[in-house]
Amino acid sequence: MTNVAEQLQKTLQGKGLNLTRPRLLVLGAMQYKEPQTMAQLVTICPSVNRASIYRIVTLFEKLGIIQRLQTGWKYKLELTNEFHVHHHHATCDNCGQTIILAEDSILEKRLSEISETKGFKMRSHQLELSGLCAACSV
Amino acid sequence: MTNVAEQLQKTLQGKGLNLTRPRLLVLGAMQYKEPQTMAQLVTICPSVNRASIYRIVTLFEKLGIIQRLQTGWKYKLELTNEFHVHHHHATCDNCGQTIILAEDSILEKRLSEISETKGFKMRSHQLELSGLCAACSV
DNA sequence: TTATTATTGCAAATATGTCGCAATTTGTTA
DNA sequence: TAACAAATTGCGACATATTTGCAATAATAA
Repeated sequence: MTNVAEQLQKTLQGKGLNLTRPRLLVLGAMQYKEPQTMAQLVTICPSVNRASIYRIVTLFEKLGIIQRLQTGWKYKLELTNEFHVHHHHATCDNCGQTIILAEDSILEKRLSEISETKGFKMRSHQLELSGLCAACSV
Repeated sequence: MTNVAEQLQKTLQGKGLNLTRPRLLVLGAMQYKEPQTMAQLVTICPSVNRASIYRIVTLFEKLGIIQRLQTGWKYKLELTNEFHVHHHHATCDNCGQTIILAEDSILEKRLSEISETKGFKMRSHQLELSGLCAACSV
């Protein structure tokens, strides 16, 4: 059993959950360098049912084993800088509400510094926080 | 015609595209404070067909009028910190290269502070920079 | 107004995500 | 190892989201 698999087992056992073959397969599929889409996971794990993959992904997310990244389907839309004012967002994992965070000079300054150390000329950026809003974190 | 509508018309004309009623309506729906979901747009613009809204949104995105935002329930999946290393990305607009940016304590600290002022319990965040890499910015 | 072209509406197809329940697997106990 | 209880999965049906072809409509220019 690989290192990561052992880590998974510990995490599962801590919650009284079992280390099963489908869960191992999905974990294995996550080891590729690139983040995977649902469709890719389904393809990579043909022996695991689609519904099960969704359930496993949901579980892994709750256990903090994986996280979702922006690149496609469920999304919100807003006008870009030219048509609007630049700011950031904090979205509640529970109720889905999006809180607007005003541009922050300390943050922007730090971003510039980090970019410069890499010789990167930043032209724009997108920052998204996720967690629980005031109402949902009670 | 409002200021923003005129701006839209200019953008469209530049590409030989027309300023139509559905496009104006979708633009209007985007003027609300909160970012909108597809479902919300469809509700706000009942006279515009669902398929057309999708097409208009796709067009607006290409024209740089609107942008998609991550909101917690999304797309690609990757292992979290414990099973992987947390980092950010800087992508070069010119050559497409992605630079990995290590986690930065100053940045993380500031994010926590900003969240707290809003009563938001941050659990994770995602940061994407775009601009020019060292090689391309010469 | 008319012709030409761009856009849209409609309806059907495809893709994505969820749910209940029976079948299977896992862990436990003997 | 056998047998049981609980956890987990597969299956199929359902619900929702997104895309596509094509005919109908609206916009532009003459």
